[in-house]
Amino acid sequence: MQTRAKDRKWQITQLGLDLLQTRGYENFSYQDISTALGITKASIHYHFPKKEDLGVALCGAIQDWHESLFRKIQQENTSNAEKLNHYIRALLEYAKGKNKICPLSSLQADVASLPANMLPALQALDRHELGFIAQLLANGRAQGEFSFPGETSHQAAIVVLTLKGALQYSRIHGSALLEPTLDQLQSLLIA
Amino acid sequence: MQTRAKDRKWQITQLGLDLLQTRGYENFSYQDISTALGITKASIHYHFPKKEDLGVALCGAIQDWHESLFRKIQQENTSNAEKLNHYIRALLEYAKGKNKICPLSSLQADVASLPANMLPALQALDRHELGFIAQLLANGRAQGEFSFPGETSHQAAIVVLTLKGALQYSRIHGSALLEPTLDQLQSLLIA
DNA sequence: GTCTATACACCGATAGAC
DNA sequence: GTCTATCGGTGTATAGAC
Repeated sequence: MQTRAKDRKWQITQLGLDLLQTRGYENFSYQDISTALGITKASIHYHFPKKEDLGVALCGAIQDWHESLFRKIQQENTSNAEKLNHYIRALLEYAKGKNKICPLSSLQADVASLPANMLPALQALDRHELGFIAQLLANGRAQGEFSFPGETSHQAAIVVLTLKGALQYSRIHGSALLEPTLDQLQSLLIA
Repeated sequence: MQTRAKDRKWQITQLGLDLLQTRGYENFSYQDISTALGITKASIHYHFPKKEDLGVALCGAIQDWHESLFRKIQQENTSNAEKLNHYIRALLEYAKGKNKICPLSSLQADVASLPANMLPALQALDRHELGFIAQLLANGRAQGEFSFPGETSHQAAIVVLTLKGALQYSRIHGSALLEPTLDQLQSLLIA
């Protein structure tokens, strides 16, 4: 059984996610991973022959995280406002530690140098996330819980983009503006 | 007189700005600039001995752009809503052409690998921009033109972060969501 | 100012022993 | 699965001729 291989692959993926969120895809190297794990670059290439392969695996890990989180949120018996807050807290938790941002924001920033394989995956992840939040807002508005003008997809864009932007902004300027801005963001949805 | 040197330096700076907005600071090289200008890498090093020097110059160019734009907006005899729209249009214009984003967003994404000299400049630019928008919103609200809850600085953060995020998002998914999201953003400010 | 030539570090990637 | 060794390419940067 290849549980050990799976563990190693998992280790590399987790470390890759961390580096993606801190340095960006083009700015971390196999060397970074190998020294952190105490093995050589060649060993990393055994598990992920090309960096592109690791990149695709990172997209898959993000997708797994999305699916797990979204399923959990949908199943819980709470208001849509609480569901939205759950999503926000989960993303903040995912970027916890120091100087991490949303992995999708990171990939977006490097899109010009990204391997071609990764673009469709990135697009699908973005759409999936935005669609989920739009559905949350639509449900909340239909039940009189939320009140905002315009289409839900545009309001969802404001929520998601502000959240991820605030995370990125906090990395430069500290977290003083993070929580109050997110509170403000949610207060804009209340009737 | 060194007008020719100044022109060359200006050319390099403009090209550097373009590359910053498309590829990011760590993902463009002196080679990119030299081939585009038809000179050698060594010539670029004559004008900007270290890439860090070019990076600082890029921050200065962004600052010049900010100061010029903000002065122009403040001097015009228009409503605060029109002033805000002027700022939004100016940033969209600055990222016009293909696959460009706000240069500050780009620098933020690369902050982990950025030369130490550039960080204070980046912080000052961010604060200057956010402060300007916050002042616009404060004036508009004092005059009954805008209506929104909470502090102006937090609302300004929502405006700026959504705008820049939408620009980045458009590069991946096309511009279909850009204009309606910005419309929605401004409609949230109306009483 | 711009050139040729080069130094040095790091990158992704591969071959082959163990 | 991990290692040593190495390759080719590219990055920033410098020396010195013109």
